[in-house]
Amino acid sequence: MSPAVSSRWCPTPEQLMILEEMYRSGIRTPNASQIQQITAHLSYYGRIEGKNVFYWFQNHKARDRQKLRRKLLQEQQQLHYHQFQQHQPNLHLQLQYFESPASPFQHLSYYNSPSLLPQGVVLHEGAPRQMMNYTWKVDYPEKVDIEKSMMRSYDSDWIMMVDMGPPSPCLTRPALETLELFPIKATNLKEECNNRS
Amino acid sequence: MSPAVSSRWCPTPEQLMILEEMYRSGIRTPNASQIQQITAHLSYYGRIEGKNVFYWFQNHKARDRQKLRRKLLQEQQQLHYHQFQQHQPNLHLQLQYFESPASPFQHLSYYNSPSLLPQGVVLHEGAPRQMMNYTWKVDYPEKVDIEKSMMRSYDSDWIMMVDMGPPSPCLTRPALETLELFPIKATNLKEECNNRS
DNA sequence: GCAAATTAATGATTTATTCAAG
DNA sequence: CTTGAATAAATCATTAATTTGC
Repeated sequence: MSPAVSSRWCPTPEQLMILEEMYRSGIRTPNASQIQQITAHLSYYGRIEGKNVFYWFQNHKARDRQKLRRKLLQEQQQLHYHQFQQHQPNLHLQLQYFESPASPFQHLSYYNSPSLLPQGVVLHEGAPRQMMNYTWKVDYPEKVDIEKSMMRSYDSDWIMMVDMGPPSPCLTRPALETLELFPIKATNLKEECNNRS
Repeated sequence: MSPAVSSRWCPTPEQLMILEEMYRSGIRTPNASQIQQITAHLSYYGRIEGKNVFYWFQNHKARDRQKLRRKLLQEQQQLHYHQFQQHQPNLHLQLQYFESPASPFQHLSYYNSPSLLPQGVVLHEGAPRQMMNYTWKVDYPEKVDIEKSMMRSYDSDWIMMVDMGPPSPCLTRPALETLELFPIKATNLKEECNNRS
């Protein structure tokens, strides 16, 4: 029981800031390529993996929605409470979610440039995590080491990641030219009310 | 609108048979390594990708649960109907799901052998799918083309795939040696009954 | 002040739902 | 109607905030 280092990714302020900026810019569900890029970019500020980026957006989006939902619901109740039964049809249920308003990307546009047919990305695997720790030889059948020339016809873009085991010492890069840090908008207005336990 | 070939994976009988056998053997949520292996194996019988395997297990597990749920619910109702209010406490709610009974793997054991530290798997990327079709240069920052030696310390095991496009002509291979099949065991049904439309 | 004890956030997984090809 | 594919919701688990007793 000496985890030495944290078992889960802990975003640095810079990484967080950038991610949030991207989110604000409209990015919600980055695809594999985007994730790779973002990961590459953010890895400069500290250890990070594609799945971290993937999960971050998933969670952020979900919790954002959740927050909105709650807020609206609350407002609804307010109305019900104060103005007595003066309810809008069914506004309180199901709000529409829109990926990106219009073209809010702006300075983040470089994350959205047309595909340059990225060769390939090397993924590494290791010991499985959960239930089975088997692993057979991972020599890929002749089918896989196809070339880019072939790749192109494929417009693939999956991702797929799975966690693994022992984390290595956190080598959070120091440097980074002084990003002025402004009040990291991490304002999570705890506005919830599910009292657990 | 002439996709030339099907837009989605269409499992060959052999692939399906093998997948089902694995499922019966207890495999439910294969990890990245396993998926890679299974994919490799099945690719012999026709075109297939990791995500197909991933999704297959996801869907199969879910629909299996769903089926059971429905059945139980139905039985419950039967009871209610016929035997009049003679209900078991709350049996109809929340039954436990267990991944693999004990060691039901048996002849499928080769899919569960201990990790051999698979070098790496080459993933390819291509044109994004949905909302943004940008793609910048995918030259990975010096951080990524690390060697396996280093890899190990990383606790990754993600996989990250994303769909692809035009499937190549289905080259269904024949054969496959008769796998014996035995009973399922998995369950997990939570409770359902949402009759849609 | 300072830890142990609680509680709130949030990273990581799993499960349910939805969409659409066939 | 079945089922591959994709997304969203729910849940689990660990870390950071914070509260509290000394």
